[in-house]
Parts: sequence; structure tokens; C-alpha cells
Amino acid sequence: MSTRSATPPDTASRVWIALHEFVTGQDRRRALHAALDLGPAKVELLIKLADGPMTLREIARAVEVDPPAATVGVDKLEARGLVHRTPHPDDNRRKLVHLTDAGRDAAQRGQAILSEPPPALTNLDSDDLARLDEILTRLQTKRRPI
Amino acid sequence: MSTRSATPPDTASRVWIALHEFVTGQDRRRALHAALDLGPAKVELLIKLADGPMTLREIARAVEVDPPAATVGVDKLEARGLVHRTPHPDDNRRKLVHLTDAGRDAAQRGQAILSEPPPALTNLDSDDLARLDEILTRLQTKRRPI
DNA sequence: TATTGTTATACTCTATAACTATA
DNA sequence: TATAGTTATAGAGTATAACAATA
Repeated sequence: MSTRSATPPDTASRVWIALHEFVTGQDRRRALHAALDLGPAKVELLIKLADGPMTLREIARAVEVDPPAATVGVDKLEARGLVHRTPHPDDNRRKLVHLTDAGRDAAQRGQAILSEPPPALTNLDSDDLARLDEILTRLQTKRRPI
Repeated sequence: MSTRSATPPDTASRVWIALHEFVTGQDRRRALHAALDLGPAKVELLIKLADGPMTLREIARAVEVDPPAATVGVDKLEARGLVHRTPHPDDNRRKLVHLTDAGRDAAQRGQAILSEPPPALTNLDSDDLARLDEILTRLQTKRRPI
């Protein structure tokens, strides 16, 4: 807790606002829509499914949506041939959602679009970039787990 | 165009992904909804209106929606007493949307929520924070204007 | 004739509640 | 009875097209 009173916007706030503006100013939604005809939530789900199949329940938690929304979303992806459902081997109530080959391809293209660094970043001096890399590593270790 | 083949994710990509995950992992939507009962787009609009009144057309461009969506969104904010419309002094086709006192208050509270730096950032060493601050300043100057 | 704002309409996304089937 | 998934339904948000008023 700060003991200094009336500190004007401090460094942490200024840095946070700049970070936030830089990242949110990089809007990839149009590019994703043009390339995949999918919204950000569906691309996010495809990318997560690239790590392995998930149950509907796990999907709902992962994408922060209610179970019915997960069902509907997976229905849409299934109708487009990007995922398919199989029974869960251990529990007949559950279903596993897998990527199809087309889904894996879409996930890969989506990730390529999302991970392409913006020009301002690639134009940074390599010293700045290296320092930024180090600081971000330390930042991640200080992150409280979700 | 890269002439090195099969370069594994380079520094810029790694930094970009880390930045993106850090910022988007900080989701303020629930806090905004709890405090203001407004979605992110409406809060964004209120904050922009804090700089002065805008026409519906300007609002549509600023929030990246179509003019009809701007009309409907402003209707909702007006019904809640957060904004009001006045005729434009120079052109009777246009209307100016202003914040009411309640709207100004909501904008201020929304901005406070959005600009609160996450704990991981405030817990950084002051050296790292200062360096990050400098680098972000240089990053902004390299940003191509929108 | 072009522009500003609006209305009508439809589609997507997601939430709540009720239902089915398995455990 | 508890859980996984689904269906039905409703609400928010935004898009397209058609319209009114003004320039």
C-alpha cells in the first residue's frame, strides 16, 4: 500500500495503459474473419483443441462460456467439418471434441495470424527487444495463477 | 522476407505472444459489468465522449461499428441517462452526443477500472518498470498511425 | 444528388431454465 | 441424487437494406 498521497498516474499505471493500448490496438479480428470466416472465440477454441481433445465441460471453462453456449459453438464447428465428437472412453455421459484435419489446418492458420508480431515491435532495436523479452519472462513468473 | 529457413519463433514473435497473453489475460469485463452494468464497447464510448461531444457518425467510426449500431447503442445510453443528444450548430442533419453528469461519472469509474495496473506489473522491480516504460515510449513512436 | 440519422429486419453469440441420459 | 450434454427460449449486439430529413 502506497504511503505517498496524491501520486499522479504512477509508472505502473502509465506502463499498463500503454501496454493495453498497444495490444488492443492490434486488432486481428478482421484478418481472422477474412482468412477463416470464424470469430475470435472459435479460433481460440480451435487453437486450444490443438493440444488435445476436450470434453464440452472443459471447453466451456476454457472459453469462459456456459455449457449450452459450448454445445452450440461446437455444433457450428462440427457443421463446418472442423471438429468431431467421440464418446469418452471412461464415462458415457461425456463426449470428447477433437479437431479434424481441416480443423487442425484452420487452428494453425489462426495461430499464425495471431502470433504475427506487429511492425512496431519488429522495428524495435534488438537491444530493446531483448530487454523486453527478459522483462516479460520475469513478469510471467510474477503472475498469479488463474 | 526472411531468407533464413525454418527459423524457430524469433524474439519478436515470442515477445508479441507474451505481451498479448499478458494483456488479454487481464479481463476487466466482469469488473466493468459489476461496477457499471455496461459492456466494454459502451464504456469505451463513454470514455471517448469524455474528450468532448461527437456526432453519431464519428461515434460509429470511433467504436468501429455501423451507423445503425451507433444509433442503437446511444439510444441505450440515453435511456439510462448517461448521454444526451443536441442538434449540431452547423448542420441540422447531424446530432451531437454529450455526456451527462452521470455519464461523466460512469466514464471516470470505468477508466479507473481499466487503468488499474495488474499486480504482476506493480510487483516488478522498479528498474524493470522504468526500462519497460522507456521501451514502450519508443514503441509508440514507431507505431504507424491508424 | 449526397449525407446524416433512423427504422425494420435478421443473424450471431450467449445466458437461464428445463429436459435426457448416464453415473 | 448428481453430473454431462442438450434443447428451448430470450436477450444483447451488430449487420444490411430501406427510409426521412437536410444539405
